[in-house]
Amino acid sequence: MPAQVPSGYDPRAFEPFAVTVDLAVFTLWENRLHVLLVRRGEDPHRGRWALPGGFLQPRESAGAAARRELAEETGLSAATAADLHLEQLRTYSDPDRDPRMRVVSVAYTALGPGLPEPRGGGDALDARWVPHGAQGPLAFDHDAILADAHERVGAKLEYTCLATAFCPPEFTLGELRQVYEAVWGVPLDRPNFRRKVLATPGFVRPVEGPPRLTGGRGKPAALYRAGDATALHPPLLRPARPERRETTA
Amino acid sequence: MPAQVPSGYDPRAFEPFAVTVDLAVFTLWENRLHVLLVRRGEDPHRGRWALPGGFLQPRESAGAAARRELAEETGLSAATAADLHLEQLRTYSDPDRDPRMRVVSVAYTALGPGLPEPRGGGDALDARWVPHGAQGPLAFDHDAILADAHERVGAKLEYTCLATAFCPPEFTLGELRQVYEAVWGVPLDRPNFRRKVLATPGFVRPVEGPPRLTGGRGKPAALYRAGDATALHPPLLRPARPERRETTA
DNA sequence: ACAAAAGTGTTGCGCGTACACCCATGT
DNA sequence: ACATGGGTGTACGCGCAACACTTTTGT
Repeated sequence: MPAQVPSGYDPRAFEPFAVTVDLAVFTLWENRLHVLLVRRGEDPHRGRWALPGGFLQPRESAGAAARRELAEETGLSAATAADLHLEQLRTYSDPDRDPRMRVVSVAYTALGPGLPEPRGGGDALDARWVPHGAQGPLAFDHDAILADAHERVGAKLEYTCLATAFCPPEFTLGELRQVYEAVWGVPLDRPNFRRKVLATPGFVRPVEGPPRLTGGRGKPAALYRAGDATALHPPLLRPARPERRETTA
Repeated sequence: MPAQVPSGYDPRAFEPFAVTVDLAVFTLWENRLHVLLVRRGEDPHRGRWALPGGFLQPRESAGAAARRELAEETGLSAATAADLHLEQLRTYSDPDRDPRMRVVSVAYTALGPGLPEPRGGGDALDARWVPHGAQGPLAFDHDAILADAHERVGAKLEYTCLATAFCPPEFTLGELRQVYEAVWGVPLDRPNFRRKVLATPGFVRPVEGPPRLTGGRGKPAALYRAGDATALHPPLLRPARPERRETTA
């Protein structure tokens, strides 16, 4: 710790810390949750799949770095990248998480509607949407980061309006429901979901105009836009798993 | 960003980043929420109150640094500091948050039962428990960190068993309820709170033995210990306030 | 006697769940 | 005609807010 240093910081504090951002980018594609991965072109873990990310620039906040890397390393258009919902997840700082040097990484979670196929950019060999759960072991501690990100997204769907971030500007309630079903991995009751969403003020806002077909079949659905609310009161809890039993007999 | 570098990282990535931890330590004292603050002995902000914290050592994770600083800079005994519940909050990385150099800070939240008065240690002139809300403007961006920490703790009380971290090993349900009341700033209905807690499996575990007096008055209360559960299903929602704001930055 | 805090009982309403049912469109 | 998805209606039951009430201690 910095002890009796009259002015300035302890020089030992200036060990070569590198600061990076890592991104867990989720999207929905054909009703399945996908995550954006890049194939590393450099050692360590050359050829392994990893989360996109990179170093902070000298006068750049971690959030700004995350948005820049999102555009650069994935080849998504600047407009597409700017529309993504970006949120800090947590920071990973284990001394041995990078075998070569000390790297502290601030992880971010990004969400977006059905997105175009990315191209590898920067030092990545390739970039691809991979169905969540189908990815092999990732480089560094990225498996843990991805798991944390998925858990966080699932939890935030319960008590925030985050789900609209997965949807295009105009969407149907069926599409919104599929966000929940894809992330949580459970089917939801359609009528109840509809009522719950519409009963939450500011969650969605109806769009004037004709309905739209969704899956090519069925009755055309009314369109909605994201509202201005940010929190859900009361929350939309995921269905209780069968394992837990309550003793209220 | 690191572009075509055949091996090793881009040298520009090694800008002098310093990595620190900052701590928002809460406790309950006379039924009021208090925060641990230190008075800075060094510039910048010499003499101003601030959150305790310090630099990461070369081979130390942020969590380890947080626990070390907690003991060192506050003068709390090692045993006391080890008992505190410690949890990562988020990372603050604005390039201008420290006027002299680039400092990225990983903030932590710590909770503990009624704690002894701390002594200033390290480079702090003084260390003190300050009633939450009564602190003046803090150094750096610590006002924002403290506000985020308080919001996070309040939210986590709703859906986790975090409240027991504010209590000594053995506590009464009245003491547990005062945790909620102090953090949320609202009174709760005693009978309903009791039923809710006891109906949640694993939240608390009764202790064999005689009851204990709490405030010196009233009927002695049964004692409980923290259970092994970590999450609350269903959550214990705070009473509907007129309105609440969310800060997503 | 009174105050203060623990603990028990009871009632009513709201919301969530689980359905049944009709509507509109494509094949 | 049938499948598919959107949208409406409804009934049951749990959870919880809201009290009223008893018990046990200190002053």
